[in-house]
Amino acid sequence: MTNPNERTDPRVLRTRQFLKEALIELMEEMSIEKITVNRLAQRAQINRVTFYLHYRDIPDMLEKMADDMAEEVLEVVREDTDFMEAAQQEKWPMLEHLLVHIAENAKFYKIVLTSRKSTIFTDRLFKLMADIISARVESRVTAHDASEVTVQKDIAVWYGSAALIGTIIAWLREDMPYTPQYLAKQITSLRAN
Amino acid sequence: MTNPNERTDPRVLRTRQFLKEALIELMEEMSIEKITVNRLAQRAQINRVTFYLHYRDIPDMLEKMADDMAEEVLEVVREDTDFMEAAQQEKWPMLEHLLVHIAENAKFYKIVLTSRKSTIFTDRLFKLMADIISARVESRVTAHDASEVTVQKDIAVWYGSAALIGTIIAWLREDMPYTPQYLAKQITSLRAN
DNA sequence: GACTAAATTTACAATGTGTCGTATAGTTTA
DNA sequence: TAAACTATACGACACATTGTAAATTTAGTC
Repeated sequence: MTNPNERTDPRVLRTRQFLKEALIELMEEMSIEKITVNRLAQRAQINRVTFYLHYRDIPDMLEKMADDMAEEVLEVVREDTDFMEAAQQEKWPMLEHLLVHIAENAKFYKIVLTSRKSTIFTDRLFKLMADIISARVESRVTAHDASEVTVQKDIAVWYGSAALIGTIIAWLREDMPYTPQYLAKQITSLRAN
Repeated sequence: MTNPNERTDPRVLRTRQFLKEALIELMEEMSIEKITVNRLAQRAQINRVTFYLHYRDIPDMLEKMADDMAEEVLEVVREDTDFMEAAQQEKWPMLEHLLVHIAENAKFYKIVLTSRKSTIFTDRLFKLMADIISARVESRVTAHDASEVTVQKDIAVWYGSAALIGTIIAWLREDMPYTPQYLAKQITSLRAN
């Protein structure tokens, strides 16, 4: 998993692959709290006990899968990151590459990123804010004068990351009504800070 | 719960209050998947069977609690929303009121909004983006020319809501290192769209 | 083909779930 | 105040899930 030098036994890889596919399938069919090791092993066509040879429990397995995902995304993004440091470009191709990557693996990302668990509270607040901001955008006619306020860096990072991730999640929830290219352009123009 | 006219029996209110407090306590102590009806009833000092007289299961109870939360937030925000429609103010006092309200109930909001369940994947991506955006902010020296792009309304709403909620969550995670007033000002200056 | 590691099989105790009656205590209404 | 109503407690039940521990079979490696 983390060390590709070891663990090359095809049986191990096969079993873990089966488990991952089964988990994704089940996450598509039911909310995570309903997924048991029983069901998972059944779906993966492996013995229940075998599961425990690989993962402590289901949360542990999710964590490992998240690690894998993070690694993959990093690879997609890394090249651009290097570029970024060299040239101070303003088009930020990384974003587009990221969105393309997500679109290519849309089935996976939609399931893992929009799976309802206890995102209930966050979701509720999110919807509330969406309504309010929507209304605000409607009634926005006046111009915004440049109020010179120094923005705390960490706040800007919070704001920017949440906006980016949240936009991607909403985009996936709606089954990607825009192309990655178009969305990237839109997001870039919103990041006007 | 939803209809305050009925369900005035003090026993009902007491029991539900106990259950809610117990659930919050347990959420503080362990991740949600470890919380069982058993433990919950034990902590709430009620019989396990009584739980089922009020909620179908724990996810159901969480949903009801989220409803209550949403209602409360709406009350805090509603006055400002009405104001907003009347006057086209640009200071958006709603945001500050919301943050104050959250700060006043910080214990509750921190627990329910930052509770780790299967937000694992989202969290991972969030962190990744935070790193990247952070690096980008660092190397941002050049000025951003006003590229005239029409922004899709729904995308702007996604972006704005996610940014707002995400910022609040990050703020709670860090135990509110800024005052609601300061954070409101910062967020407002970031919402430059 | 022999050695090694993974997977299966069976079994077990512990815990959790959801749903029964029935008894008891608290609340509301006449 | 008494009667009618309702929520809660209690014990019990069948059933599912969990995590672990053998012993055995299967598959991969050298």
